[in-house]
Amino acid sequence: MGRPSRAHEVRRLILDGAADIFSRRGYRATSMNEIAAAVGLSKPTLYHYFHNKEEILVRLYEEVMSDAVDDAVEISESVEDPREVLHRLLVYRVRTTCERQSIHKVFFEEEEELPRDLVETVIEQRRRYEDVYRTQVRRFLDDHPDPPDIDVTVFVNSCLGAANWVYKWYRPDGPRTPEQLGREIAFYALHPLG
Amino acid sequence: MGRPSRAHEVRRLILDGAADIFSRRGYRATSMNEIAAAVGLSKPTLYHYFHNKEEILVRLYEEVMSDAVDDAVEISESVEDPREVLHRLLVYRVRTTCERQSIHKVFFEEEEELPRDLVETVIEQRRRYEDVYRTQVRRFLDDHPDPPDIDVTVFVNSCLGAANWVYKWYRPDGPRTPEQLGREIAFYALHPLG
DNA sequence: CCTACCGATCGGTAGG
DNA sequence: CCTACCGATCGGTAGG
Repeated sequence: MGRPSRAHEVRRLILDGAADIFSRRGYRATSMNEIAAAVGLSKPTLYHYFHNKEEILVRLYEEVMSDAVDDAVEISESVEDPREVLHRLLVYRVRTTCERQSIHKVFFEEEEELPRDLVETVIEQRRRYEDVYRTQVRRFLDDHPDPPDIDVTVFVNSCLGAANWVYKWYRPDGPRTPEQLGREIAFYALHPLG
Repeated sequence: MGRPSRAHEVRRLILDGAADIFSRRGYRATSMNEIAAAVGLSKPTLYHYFHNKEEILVRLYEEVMSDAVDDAVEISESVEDPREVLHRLLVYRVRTTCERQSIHKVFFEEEEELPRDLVETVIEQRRRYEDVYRTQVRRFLDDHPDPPDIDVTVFVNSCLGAANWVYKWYRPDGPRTPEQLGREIAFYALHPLG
């Protein structure tokens, strides 16, 4: 059942190759021929694995979304202290974004290329993802005897900006590992909580 | 000399219209006909004011870059206290990004569509802009008797991520003005400085 | 899995 | 001669 079939492997290869080229040249500027060449297939063969170009983009988005939401829910359920949950969420956010930088660049920059119905799914999943953060921030503030004066939504957006922004400046050959970077950014971002 | 000629006004109109459509549909997916229709001109007329589609994008980038660098330098030279400089820089960063959200979305997401030589200019100007921040953070740390343990580059990237990210979530009909949002985000981002 | 090819659309330019 | 503009159409390329 879970055994990766040959077809599944090829699809994986195409998705990774497409994410790489999309991230460097943009979805619209990338031709199906380029993707085919990059993964060593012919253009018609691509159409054996995906109905069209858009479906490739849709699969990339679905992957990023389900991974993010699943992991966020899991982390928030495995730790008690809300501040610790937020810290782990941000470290994980930075680490995943660095480790899969190409697909995240596509995810953050190609939303207008998606079909209407998936745009709504993306918005919905993003809301669910951010709700995990907001819930933890509220828990933290409620537990706190002298809570800092912060607006939950703005604060969460601020934290996520600091974390997600690594997709633009992280360099794998830099001095820090994604994990180190995650801890550092989470440390800065959560400072207003005291 | 500084008097806006008719031609200058039309160019301004085209740039604003193009920024708006580029931000909603993407540069590559936008046709010259769409831009023309949006500003009430014919497509050939567009070519009277700009050599080609790419030049429109280039002008948008040049505008964002020169505004940002000029303002950053001005702010950093008009205030003494480095922490206050950083605060003002971030408030201004958020405010400008919110007030001109479309052009900033284009600026942050269409870099791969630029001609090679301008990409290098963008990288260079970005370095100059971030250098203003890094210089102030270093000044702050040097002046400080008991400086917090922060890495200058990662901290600045974290601050800029928190600020720039508003281009994705700011809504003009929301409860906060760009100025208020800027102060709030700057307040959060600079917390690690104590 | 390839060669061949279509229907559609694009950026850019001609004449006036 | 220049600036400003339009209706029509070009060569080239994209997804499929």
